[in-house]
Amino acid sequence: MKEHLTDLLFNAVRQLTDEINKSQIIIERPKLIEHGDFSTNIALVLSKTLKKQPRDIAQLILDYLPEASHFNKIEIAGAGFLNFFLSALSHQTIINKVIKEKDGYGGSQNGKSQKIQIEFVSANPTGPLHVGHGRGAAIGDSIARLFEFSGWEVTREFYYNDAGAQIDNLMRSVKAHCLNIKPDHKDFPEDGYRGNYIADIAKEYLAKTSIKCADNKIKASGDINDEESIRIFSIAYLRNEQDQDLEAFQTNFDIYTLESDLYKNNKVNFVVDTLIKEGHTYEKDGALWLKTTNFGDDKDRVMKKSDGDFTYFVPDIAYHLDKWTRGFIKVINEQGADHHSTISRVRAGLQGLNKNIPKDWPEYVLHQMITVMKDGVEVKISKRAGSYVTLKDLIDEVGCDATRYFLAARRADSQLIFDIDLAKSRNNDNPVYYIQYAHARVEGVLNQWEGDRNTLYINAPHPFETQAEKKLIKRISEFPEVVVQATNELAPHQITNFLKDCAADLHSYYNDSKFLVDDELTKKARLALIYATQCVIKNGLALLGITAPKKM
RNA sequence: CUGCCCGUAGCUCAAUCGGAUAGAGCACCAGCCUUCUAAGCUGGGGGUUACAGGUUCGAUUCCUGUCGGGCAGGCCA
Repeated sequence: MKEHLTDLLFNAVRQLTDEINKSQIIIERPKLIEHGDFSTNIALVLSKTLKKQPRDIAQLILDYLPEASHFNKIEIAGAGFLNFFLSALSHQTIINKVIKEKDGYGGSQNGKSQKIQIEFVSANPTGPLHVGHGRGAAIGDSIARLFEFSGWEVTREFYYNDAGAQIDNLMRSVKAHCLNIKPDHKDFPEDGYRGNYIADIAKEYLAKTSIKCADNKIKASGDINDEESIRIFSIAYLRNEQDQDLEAFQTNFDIYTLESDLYKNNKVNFVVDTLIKEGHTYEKDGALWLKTTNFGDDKDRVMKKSDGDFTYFVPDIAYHLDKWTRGFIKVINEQGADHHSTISRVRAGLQGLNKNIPKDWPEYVLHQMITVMKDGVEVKISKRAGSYVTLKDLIDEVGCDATRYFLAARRADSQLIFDIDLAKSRNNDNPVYYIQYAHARVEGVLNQWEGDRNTLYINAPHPFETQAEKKLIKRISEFPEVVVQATNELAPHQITNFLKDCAADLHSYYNDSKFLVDDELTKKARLALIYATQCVIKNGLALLGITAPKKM
């Protein structure tokens, strides 16, 4: 429809000037239904080159536009906008299309089955998942669902930093507990983790418990002096716990990659050797440096410390080379904003490998920090201090649907205040119920009708007259465009906004009209409209990983 | 000090490559259930879009500066 309108306008405008290309024709969706289903500002844009009043240009374009059955009215409004109003035939086409495509409505094959990899959460196995990881999970998984819906072949991936200094801290913290040294004791590791969960791990370790981790089963030796065993058990314990939390959050991963494997498989060494060979490194102060300044960084970075260990971003480069080698033309990393300094280093390292990797690959979505409020005061999130808002707590108290909704409902790049009391409330304050309620309400009506939903096509143009009907039809017709934009901008919050608006339109219509009326044609037309709306809401909720209940 | 993100109604947030009267929810006020789910609807009050300039037919959006908040800037991760 939009493309068709663009063509019509392009042909009309070409009668006025040659200095125009198709990309300049912009079709918008007006916010107000009074401004029609589509509008264009092309007359305003052309006013300078044509040296005419915008409204006069709009009239000329209007004169050159052919008769079209899609619209029953085209008008000039405001400063020179052209507004298009859909005809009954178009309304019929839209509603029937939704009902025909059902679960597929809004999706596309734009991705052409190309491979995309989305890495998200990627929490260190040093503690339970907290609300920040939840934000990453909600946003990352929704982005994955958006790309799937748009015809991409998506791989969801979780990267475990199971090597390095923070794992030593974990091991020493657990060991301290095994030796009955508590966090307030002077001998407790200074950089140790102080949460209660550390005591739990120690207890299980001493009890020689077995833990399921990925495909393996890890049995604790219970030997206090076996640091390797403590380390392996602690990681397995926390990974297992994280896996359970993610499952409860309706978030599943296709692949888990371990940092330790990158070392084992010599992928880290390969990257280091290549960078040396390509001449992007130098030695200074007993350390090996990477010339990241060659690629836009403001200073060079240490790759290999004087004690022989690599710095954290080196395995990161190896990991991303691995992603590239696996054939992902598009890679998106969803992380907390505190990781933003790694972007330039990873990209610089990849450039230095001389593998023709694009400069802006991989892409990043960084979400800002979350402030958690409870009873009107801020809850500090600190792993080491032990004060902790876990994702599991939220899911238990608020439910998966509401948690996912709240964490995905806002632009990633703005700081977010998560009000536990609000999210917990199972009443009208909670927008997720508002949307789900719209879905359930339609289900109620369709059940009372008792007809066969597969016969709910509109067979002849039906005059939808009321504002509520026109708004609703316009709304559901916009859904595919919203999906495209949310996908392109990696912005699932646009889906939550859309759903809120769509639910509001449905509720208005519900109060405005009766559906189960005597006149057969009117009844079927109205039922078809709300059924189509229900499909849209269901598809939208699915993109967010939220259930669409039939009864509430 | 330097870089990145943010600043919109009392609160939490939107706003379609720059568009029409800056929109929702919560809170507040007034109405709507013997008829399909009132977890709903209708109406009302509430704004110098942090501030000051600039670009243009038009700026919440782009540019410059100031102020305020967050995050980074370790041979920490």
